Amino acid sequence: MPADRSEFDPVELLTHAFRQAIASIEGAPADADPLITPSKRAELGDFQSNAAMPLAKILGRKPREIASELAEKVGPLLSDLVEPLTDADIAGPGFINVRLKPEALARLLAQLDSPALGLEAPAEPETVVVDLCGVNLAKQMHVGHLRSTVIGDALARLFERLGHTVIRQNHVGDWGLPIAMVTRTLMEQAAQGKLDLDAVTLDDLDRLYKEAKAESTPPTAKLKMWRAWARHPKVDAEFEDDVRTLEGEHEAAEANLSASKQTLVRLQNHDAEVEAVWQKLYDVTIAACLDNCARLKTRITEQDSAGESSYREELAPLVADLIERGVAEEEAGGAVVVRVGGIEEPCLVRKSDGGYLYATTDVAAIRRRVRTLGAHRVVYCVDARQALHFRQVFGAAHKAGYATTGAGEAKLEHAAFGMVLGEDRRPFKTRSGENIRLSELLDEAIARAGEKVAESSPDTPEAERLPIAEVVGIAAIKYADLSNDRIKDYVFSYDRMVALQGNTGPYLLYALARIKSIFRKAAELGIDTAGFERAPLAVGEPAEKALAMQLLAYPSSVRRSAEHLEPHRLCAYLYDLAGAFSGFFEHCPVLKGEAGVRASRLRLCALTARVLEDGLETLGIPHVDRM
RNA sequence: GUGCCCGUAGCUCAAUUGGAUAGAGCGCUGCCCUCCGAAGGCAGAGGUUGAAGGUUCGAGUCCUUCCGGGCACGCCA
Repeated sequence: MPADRSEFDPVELLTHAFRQAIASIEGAPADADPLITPSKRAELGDFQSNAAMPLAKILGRKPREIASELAEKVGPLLSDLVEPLTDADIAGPGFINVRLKPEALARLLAQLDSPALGLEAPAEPETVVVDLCGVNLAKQMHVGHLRSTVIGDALARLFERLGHTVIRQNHVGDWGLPIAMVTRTLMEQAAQGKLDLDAVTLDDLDRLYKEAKAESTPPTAKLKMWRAWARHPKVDAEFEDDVRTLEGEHEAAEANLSASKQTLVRLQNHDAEVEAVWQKLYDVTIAACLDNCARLKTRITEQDSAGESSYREELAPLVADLIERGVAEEEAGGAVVVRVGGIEEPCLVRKSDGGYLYATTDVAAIRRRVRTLGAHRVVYCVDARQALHFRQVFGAAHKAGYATTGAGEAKLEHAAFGMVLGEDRRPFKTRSGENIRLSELLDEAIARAGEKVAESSPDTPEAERLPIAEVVGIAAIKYADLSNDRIKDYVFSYDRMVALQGNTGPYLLYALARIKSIFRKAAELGIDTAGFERAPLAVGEPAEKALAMQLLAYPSSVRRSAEHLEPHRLCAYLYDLAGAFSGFFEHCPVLKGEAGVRASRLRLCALTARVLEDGLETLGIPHVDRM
């Protein structure tokens, strides 16, 4: 057991002692888990070990008898940490309840009160690549990107907080026929003087994208239907014009498509003229994306962009390598697939026309991330509908040996997330079925937060309220996204997310602001707070103890959240911490007590504030001192 | 058709991956501001965890079969 952990974390300390005690039981396996958890019910104890029941099964003995022996053996190992164990502490089938000594609790808390807050950097940091954001050229960001960006950045921050090396990768959709279509349309319109290339906006591009797609989609099915109808002589005459129009559209679409394909070929061949226009598309899109990322207070920067286009030269050699080594097979029609054990559908990496697909690019990305970037772990924060795709791609990469490092196989994980739904439980869109722009979503959240701030702090001048509203709005929208179980769909509601009560971002910010307010008040009243940072801690009141216990759980909460790739666990922790603080605030006056109590409580407040801030920053949620 | 995900209080969500009496918030019923921020706290009502079996000391959690909802299933990304 590393010394740094055992210093303050009661679960670690108890686990260590119980493990030793278990080892001294006749016939017990050396690696048995002591199963230490905090008690759900404070009246039973602070922590419990559930080790006796599984041991009883292995040893063929009665669980309560084992619990009794365990309690007896562990007692001497824990004499300075917990109250003496008696038979009364063995309950139910064989739960062992332990209660921390008050002085031990204070001691552990003092140890937690360090710059690292109990989260020391690991001796050997891992490199973690987090795939996030995933914007597409010429498209406005919308709710789908919100989750990938916010959850992805939170996961990245969780690993950073644990001391690992994190590389964010924005796998920009910047390649392929659709992009070539917009590029072509943009070139045409610029040539016709309809658009100024230097003044083009993402709105223009978004519009062009839709136009280009419509213009290049031949109405084949519709035309077939009309032609079938038109065989009847009477109908023929009547609808002749319509069929002719459709035929014309069809022809035009085919021509557009063919022109786009040529544009793609020119792009692939680094044609300077086409590439310059493509670059324009790229710059405009990425600028808008980074702007949203900045507003969302993420750590995603330009350096993190690694678009599909950056893999273009690697695809042909990659597929050749796969074929050569027998990892992939070429089918009769010329398509190339990788068959992965346990998955029915093969992974297609080359089309019969010789073109490559997004699976090819994703395999190439894994290879680069593991081999060049040195990833021990690659986490994909991508929507759940792509689950099969990633199973295929991960399988193909493993089979090809592209995920193999000197230390073994890199962990490839899909941190899948569910959809954002409207209050009607259907995908969150406008009434007309359009995607809602991410930037508008942020504007609205900030506006609603502004109303709340104005309501509750009417005395604050507007100039001060605006930056507060910005932070509260962003915190609200991010917390709403992060606090739900990632895999599930969730219902988006402005009213609920900016609410100041309940499990919301603003509630956490409020708790923090209240703590800060105590220190402001102390200064205002001229109360001497000098030296409270190292004051002896006294944890006597139940509310104080509840807060202390919650604070001690911080490091394990962060670790668990990262381990499971589930930010909502840390959210729940922080919400409970804010609740524990509110209880403390209500029942334990800080500034009114005598000097000793006051210093101890001030220290508790300061520690709570630091844990709250640290937790919020670990999730990427901005906060304010006053709201 | 096959596969994956989800189903928990009226509503929105948790439940430390198999632990004791399934917890919060909103809404509802009561209290608590001469008191550090009431954006708060305390108490109450509200549940056959979609259904039925199974596994075991113990199941919201695991296995099987259904029911209901969502999504995905090679030449788009």
